[in-house]
Amino acid sequence: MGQRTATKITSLEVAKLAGVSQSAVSRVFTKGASASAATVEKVQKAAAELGYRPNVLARAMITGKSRIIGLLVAYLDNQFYPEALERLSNALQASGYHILIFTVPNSTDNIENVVRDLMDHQVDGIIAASVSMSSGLAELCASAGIPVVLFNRGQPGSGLSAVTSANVKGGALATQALIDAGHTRIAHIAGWEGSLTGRDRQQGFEDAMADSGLTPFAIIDGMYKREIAAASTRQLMSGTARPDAIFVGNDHMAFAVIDTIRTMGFTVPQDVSIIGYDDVPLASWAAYDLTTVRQPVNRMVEATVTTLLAQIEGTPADEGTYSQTIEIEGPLIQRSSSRAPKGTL
Amino acid sequence: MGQRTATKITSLEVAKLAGVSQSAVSRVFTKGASASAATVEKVQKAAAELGYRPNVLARAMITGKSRIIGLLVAYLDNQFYPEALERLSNALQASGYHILIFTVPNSTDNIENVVRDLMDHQVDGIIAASVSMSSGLAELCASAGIPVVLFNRGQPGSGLSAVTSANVKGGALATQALIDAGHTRIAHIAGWEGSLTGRDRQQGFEDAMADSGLTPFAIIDGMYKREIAAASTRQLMSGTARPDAIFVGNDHMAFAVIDTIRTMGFTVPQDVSIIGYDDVPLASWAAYDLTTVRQPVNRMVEATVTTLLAQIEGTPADEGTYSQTIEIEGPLIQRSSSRAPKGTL
DNA sequence: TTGCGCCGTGCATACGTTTGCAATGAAACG
DNA sequence: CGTTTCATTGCAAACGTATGCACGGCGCAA
Repeated sequence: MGQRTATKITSLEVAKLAGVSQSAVSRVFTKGASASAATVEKVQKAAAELGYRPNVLARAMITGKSRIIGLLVAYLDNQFYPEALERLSNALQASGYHILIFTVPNSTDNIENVVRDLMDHQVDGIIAASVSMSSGLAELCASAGIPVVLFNRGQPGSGLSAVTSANVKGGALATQALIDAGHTRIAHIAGWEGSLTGRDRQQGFEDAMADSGLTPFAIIDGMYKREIAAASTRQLMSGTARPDAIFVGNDHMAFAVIDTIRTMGFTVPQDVSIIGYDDVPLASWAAYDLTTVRQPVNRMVEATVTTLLAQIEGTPADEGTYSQTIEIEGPLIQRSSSRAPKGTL
Repeated sequence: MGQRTATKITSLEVAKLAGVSQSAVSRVFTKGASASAATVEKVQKAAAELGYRPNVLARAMITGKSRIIGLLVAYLDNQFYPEALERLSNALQASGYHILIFTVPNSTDNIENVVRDLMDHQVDGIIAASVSMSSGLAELCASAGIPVVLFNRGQPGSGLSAVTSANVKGGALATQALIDAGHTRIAHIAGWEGSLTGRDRQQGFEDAMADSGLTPFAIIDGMYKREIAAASTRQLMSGTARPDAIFVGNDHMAFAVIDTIRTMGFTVPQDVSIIGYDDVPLASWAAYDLTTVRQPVNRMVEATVTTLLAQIEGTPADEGTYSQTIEIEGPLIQRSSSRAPKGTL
């Protein structure tokens, strides 16, 4: 049952107990306001006695700043996102912000409802992870003055800030590693064609192949989905002419590819070399030990938070400088799912 | 740059345009209030024209209900939690609630700060996942009238609601399966001793062993951590007397156990049978194909949301009925990481 | 001593909504 | 036609805080 003292403590009651005005109490709890040492002490004593804490909602309404960041996220089954989420949350908490989660059901059109929902909550900013925003939505946020940062998903002429890894370069890095290992029949199970991330990695793949005078064995859209990647793999490995290496658009699919290949009786990397993209924790586990291009989550998170908070707290004058795409380079992590480059043998 | 129309639209402006009072506008947007068809139409037309949407913060302040649920979560690297998070978010969104995420840094004492932070945000309820709350904190929430539901973590005399799987039974189920397969030297790498979840599963293990007249080969606290589980495995498998089966406290650790065993040159399940607990998606992937006790996430989420919303929206009279522990049974999923029971051979 | 500037404080208002209350009018009933 | 009932609506008071403004007091320089 507990005690019946469910009465909310307001600044007014603290003021009464401390013998000062309500404004004085407010000033004591408002960073940057002026109050004499004597007042501060009296108020803090009274507040402690009553267990008073300022109501964030009321503060948000008056200041117009909720200190809440809306996070739009579609899938959490790709291990990359939980990790990013955890770090984003920690980083934002350290700056006094918090994350309001909005999971986006599959359909693309009702994302608009979700964004409207976000705006209803007066969020100070939006992070969209693995989610594309229509230009209409981008404008909607812009006209409402809500900064948006795309995480791990670029969007060319949207005017939105974006933080990604250097996907073209990364794709080339992975592909070059396969070429250097002596592979010639190299296939690519790409990320979703509808995402810039996927297209860029594919671009890197094609560039690297062309540079070495090789033609892709095959390019298949894996849609960033396990099942599709698995099906694509079965198809690739069923014919008489098989690839001797596959660059996969992300780790999440790469695990499915390896599972499928092994189930079919082939061996990695003896029969096929596999390289992924992301370097999620699971990639380093012995069962897969996946060669992959690392996306430096911590630096991506850092860049995301920095650019977002700059837009939120910065002056409107800086407005023009924000809509930029930040690309962060990551190294290739050579593990045992792919043959080592020839030189190192 | 966009347009300079960053002016917030309030219900007052809609009222002016529609030629009605501000209250009328509010009533149109407040479910359960009365307004004539004519008014509704006028207001909706005006609102659409101006792009008006009610300010959730202001509504929250006046009603005292923020429709926000605080989610306390420690680790997201155990795949069980992202999955639960995603489903919790979806379920709550369907009921018009949203999740404000609070990640808890490692130390146990500063969880108090996080909970205070939560309460400052006027959350309507709290879900604590894989986090224990001191009795002081439980009282704090109770006296503030904020319902708390522990997810996947029970806490005996705390007076808090909790949703878990039937851990004792599940632990026995897993152990019995190993016994039925003919194993006799069965070890247990337990979940964290400080968690009821871990202790219950261990209890089930001990019960089942005793019932068959077997003595545990070893019981080690794995703390729900990969590294500790791996180290424990190395220790177990290094001596001359080795276990022929290990029941591991959760899947997350079980993967580390399997990785370690294989790295040491042993084979699963020929040399050692492994059974985990949770049935996270990864457990069904070919690389591990882990026998495990399923925790029915969807039903656990459903129960969590139901009991939480009942406490939030229910009458204070029902108060007494809430602090209960809901245990949900899950089946053993037999896969290839453990020898099949003898009868089925 | 007088004037000036500044810090600290209280008063009152504003933020954008919900909601009790009373007034209005129409509808229903005898 | 009179009376009651009821739905609809406007007025105004909240919710709990931040903050502009004015005022009092004090220190300091002239």
